[in-house]
Formats: sequence, C-alpha cells, structure tokens
Amino acid sequence: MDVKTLCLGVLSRRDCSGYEIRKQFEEGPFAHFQDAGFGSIYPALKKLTESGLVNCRAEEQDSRPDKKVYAITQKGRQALFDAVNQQPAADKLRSDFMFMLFFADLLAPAAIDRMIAQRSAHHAKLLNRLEGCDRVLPAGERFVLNYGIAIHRAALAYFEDHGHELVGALLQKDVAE
Amino acid sequence: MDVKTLCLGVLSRRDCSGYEIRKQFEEGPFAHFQDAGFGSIYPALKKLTESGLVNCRAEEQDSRPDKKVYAITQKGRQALFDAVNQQPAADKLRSDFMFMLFFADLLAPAAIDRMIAQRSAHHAKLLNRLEGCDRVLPAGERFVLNYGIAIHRAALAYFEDHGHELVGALLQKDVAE
DNA sequence: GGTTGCATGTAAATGGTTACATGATTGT
DNA sequence: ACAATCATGTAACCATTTACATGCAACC
Repeated sequence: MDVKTLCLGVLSRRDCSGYEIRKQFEEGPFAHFQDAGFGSIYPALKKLTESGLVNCRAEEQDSRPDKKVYAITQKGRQALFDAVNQQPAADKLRSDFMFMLFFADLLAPAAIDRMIAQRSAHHAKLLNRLEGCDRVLPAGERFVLNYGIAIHRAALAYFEDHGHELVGALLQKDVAE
Repeated sequence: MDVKTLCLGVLSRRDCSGYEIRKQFEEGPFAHFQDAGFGSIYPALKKLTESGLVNCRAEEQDSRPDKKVYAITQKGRQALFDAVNQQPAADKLRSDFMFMLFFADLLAPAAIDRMIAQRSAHHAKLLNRLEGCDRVLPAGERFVLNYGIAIHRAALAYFEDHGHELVGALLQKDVAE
C-alpha cells in the first residue's frame, strides 16, 4: 500500500490540499497506523492527477498563497475499492525505542527512566487525542479508532506497571558490581 | 537505526551467520519490533566487515555449503553502545490491515470476518511464541518481551471483544439498503 | 515430484526521507 | 526577534524490497 493509495483513502472522505492530507497522517485519524510526509504526498498527488484518479482545483485565499484542493474521481474510488479488497500485507513496525531498551544493560538507569517517562507521556497524549474524537463515525473508522485506544492504553499501563522494575533491576546490578 | 546497527545488536548476543540473523528478525526475539530481510542483511554484514565492526570466519558443515559466521569486535560493541545511547527516532508503523478496516464500508462483511479471524490467529500465534520464551533473561530483554506479550494480548482481546460489532454493524447497514 | 529448510549473494527497481527553495502571517 | 503555521514543490540521496541466480538435503 503506497502513498498514492493512502491519499485516495484520505480524499475519499473529503477534498483536501496536500498540506491537509499530511496533517491527517501527522495527528489526524490515520496517525496511529500510517505515516506520510510532504516529500511523498506531493509527488503522489501529481501522479494521481496524471492518471485521472483525482482532480485538482485552485482555491484562492486571503493573504495566503493559493491552495490546491484535490478531489477523488469515480475512477479513483474504484482504485481505492480495488486496493482495500486485496489481501493486506503484514504490518511493518520499526521501534528503535524497543531496540534500545532491549539493550538496557548498555544504558544508564537515569536515561532509561527518562526514556520511559517520555514514552508514557507520548502514549498519554495520543490516547487523549483518540479519546477526544467524535464517536459517531462509520463502523470501520470507529473500530480502528477504538483499536488505537485499546493499544495505547495497554502500552501506557505496561510502562506504568513495569517501568520501575526495569530501572530497579539495573540499579541493583550496578550496586552488585 | 539501520540494518547495520540491528545486525550489531544481534551479534552482540552471540555469533551468527546472515541466515541466522534473519531468522531472529523473522521469528526470534526481535521479530515483534524490528524487521530485516536477506537483501539488506547481507550487504550490511559486508559493510560492517569492511569497517572492522565485525569479523567473519567460515565454518564447514556436513553436506551443506559453508557457513559464514560473524562475530562482533570491540569496535563494533562501541558502535552499538553509541547507537543505543542516541535519542530514539519515533516508531514507524504501517498497517495496511487497519487502513482496510478503516474503509470497512467498501468490504464484504464475510471478508471482514475472515480478515479478523486471520488477525486473531496471528496474534495468538505470536503470543504463544512470546509466552514460550525463557523468562530468565537480561532485564532489558525481559522487559521488551513482556511488552510484546502485553500488546498482543490487548490486540487479541480487542478483536475477540469487538470484532463481531464491526461485522454486525455492516450487516445491519446492508439490510437497511 | 513438490515443498520446505538450509545457505549466500547481487542487481535493478522501488519507494521514501531529507534537504533545499520560497514566502507571508500570526503569535510570543 | 523568533518560532510556528500555512503552503507547495523538487532533487539528491538513502534504504529496502524484489527478483534473480544457485544448489543440496530432508520430508511428504
């Protein structure tokens, strides 16, 4: 599933500019399971326009440069339909954070403490955002939203319940040496 | 954190061939938060050897081609130490599965049912693998292992508790039309 | 006879990130 | 003043994936 398809998904819900699409991956309804930056979104929109899956209109704005607003076409909807009816590829997760904690022996206990506190704060922030969403949503969107809430809650709970154990174990090890 | 660093991490625990490294990302202790395939591991090992971060020895085997076993050097350990003491980059997650469910309106209820059952089975399998691990591990490894267990348990519970709701909502919608 | 596991590697293609380039407005 | 937000885009670079190339052993 490439950025082109992701853009089609975003545009199937409402017309957007490239900038607005990116915001939806950064902090909007797609943020907790997908990601895309400007450098991939703008070229994707260009290609989608060329192949007729989206249309583009320029919207004037007061004291701002024009906005290019993209709208999905019927052909684009068909392409999205085809894409979501494929067999999904396996999830791809890369967590440097977990990799580092895996080698906690190489880290200072104070550094680990800080990392875990930051992580907890991060999960709390995302949770807050997700929990603040309007719950009157199409069934699929609601399901995915609540999944995000469940996962972030579990992660937060894990750090709160077990974070100190890790730091404690390493402090003990240091004393023993 | 690139594949070179990941390989250093794997080799810091024990000497391995490229093939064995890959297995550890596929189903070993790194599988639930990192990934790497042959196409990135072999070139990474080549570069690591060239820069003196790992050594390579050929091991003969009965009725099999030689194995190239890599061992981390002191310089390599230092490089790993430096890497894990950086500020971690944000997690990267791409879930086509969640993207598809987000657009559940475009899917047949039976297809969703199948997808969720497959997912649940997948989580159950990973959970089983994680729970079967030896718990007598260095503190960091144990922490990351138990985190994986907590997350997969939460995901599995979510699908078991709410999977039918999604399918139910879509069936109702179909009746209404 | 086909599939899976063991075992290594390269080359081409894909895809995405990062850095650059530009510039007005709003808030601190 | 400075940072952040809005707004678009390109080009160079980087990393990874996929396909290819090879081959034996074990199992069903």
